[in-house]
Amino acid sequence: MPTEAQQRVNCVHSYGMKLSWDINDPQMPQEPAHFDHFCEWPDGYVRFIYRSDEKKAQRHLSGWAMRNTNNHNGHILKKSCLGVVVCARACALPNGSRLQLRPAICDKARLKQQKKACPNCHSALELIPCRGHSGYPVTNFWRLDGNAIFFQAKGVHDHPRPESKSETEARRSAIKRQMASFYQPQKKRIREPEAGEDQDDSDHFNNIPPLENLEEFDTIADTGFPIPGQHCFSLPNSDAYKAACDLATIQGEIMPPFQKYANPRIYFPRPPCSYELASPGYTNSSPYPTIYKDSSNKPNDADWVHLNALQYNVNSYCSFERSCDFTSKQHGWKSALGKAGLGERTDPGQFQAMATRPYHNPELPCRYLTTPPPGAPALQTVITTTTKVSYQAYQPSALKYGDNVQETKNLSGCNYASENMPMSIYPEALDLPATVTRASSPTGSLPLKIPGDCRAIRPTLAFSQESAPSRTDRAEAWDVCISGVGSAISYSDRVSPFFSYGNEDF
DNA sequence: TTTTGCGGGCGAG
DNA sequence: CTCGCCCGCAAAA
Repeated sequence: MPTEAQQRVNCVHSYGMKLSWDINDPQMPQEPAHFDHFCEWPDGYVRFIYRSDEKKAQRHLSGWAMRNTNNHNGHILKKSCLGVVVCARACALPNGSRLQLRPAICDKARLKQQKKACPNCHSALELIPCRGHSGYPVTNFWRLDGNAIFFQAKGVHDHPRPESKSETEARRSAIKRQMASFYQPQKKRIREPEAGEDQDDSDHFNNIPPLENLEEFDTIADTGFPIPGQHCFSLPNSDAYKAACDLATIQGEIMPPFQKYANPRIYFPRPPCSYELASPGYTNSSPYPTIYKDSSNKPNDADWVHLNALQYNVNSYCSFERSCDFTSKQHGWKSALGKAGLGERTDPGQFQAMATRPYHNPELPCRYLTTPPPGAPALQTVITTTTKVSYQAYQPSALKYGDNVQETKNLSGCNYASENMPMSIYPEALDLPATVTRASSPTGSLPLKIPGDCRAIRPTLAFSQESAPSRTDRAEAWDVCISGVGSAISYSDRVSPFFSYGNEDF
């Protein structure tokens, strides 16, 4: 049985979900006895109750790029998700991951941001809008009432996580330091004192080579990635991530770089089956899925790139695990992640579905291992309580809100499953569009703990009541932290250069 | 310069 | 009426 601390870290406990309330209720629960720990990555239809003195809650922070939305209600602050900025060509970074920038909140800054080129391949950047709430951006609501700050999220992010705000800030400050030292060669490099011996790789930004001009710096500073050819990311993956890991730890307030894994920067194209079959209305214009669709039998160059990247990711994941030594750093993570709080989603009226998360051999390409058989049920919102989890290197999930077909998000990041932590999906009875199915996505998995996630997965309709335990039982047995990854994506309405990718220079 | 929050206003449903 | 979203303003970072 997990300790409270574990629950906190794993984000599996939500007092907010234990109470029945809605952000719009005239009267909120008065003087709640318990509060949730701040959750940086709320996902799904979740509710939390924070102490009114919780700084992050006061600032209405979120790992997701949320912008203020006018809801004409002075008592309730509403924010909607901006999605994530990615490379239009979905190029693989040297470390195998993909660019997932945090969209600038300010419209003007965002437009400016989008005009910039991918720091890795110089192709255009693309903003993937969030449409996780019935086709609209996921919305978060904040309400201060008495000694509590009520938080309610609506929708399931259908895109990868962007870089967290703190991560972005940390990176920028690191780059500034780097630049400062670069332009003042007479001065000794400024290093993070606390970095210690790990410094060499922990601050890989220090490896940023001299820039030709400020423009480049600008690009790097904004995107966080050096231009191609530079050795910054030539470090072994483990080192690169360790660096990020250490940096995160040092920063003490940002999520561990897990999200880089948990939140696949590499999209795994949809498996040949599932949603397409399940969703007649699906317009396969998504670049990612397309590649696989067209090359399901014979990997093309792009495929291999993906596969290689996957392997890379998986391997680095392993390396990462080793290098970061989760166990020994547990406390560090905890302190850094103390805010994470996932709740028990025992909201009445909600039903939970479980999705089986197949265990995938990390050594093999997920795609070929996880592709569900053609006859596989499109809906797999079932999660076994003993699922080994999985880090999903690729996020095959795709969400197609338009036709009510949704793919199950990758639950992997939460791997606590391997720790005997049950996983649960909390569907939101309310607000649930006529969702019919949630196709499961194949995932590459690795047993690994990835703390700090707060995810609730919306169920799908296809889930049969019979197959689900009583609500109460579900709540007790399946409470879990669903984390990580996941994102289902629908690129159906976006045109991407990815199509022409297959025969290109990959 | 960007973030954040506020609120007027508009259109769609 | 609600909701999404555009816009500008202003304070703060």
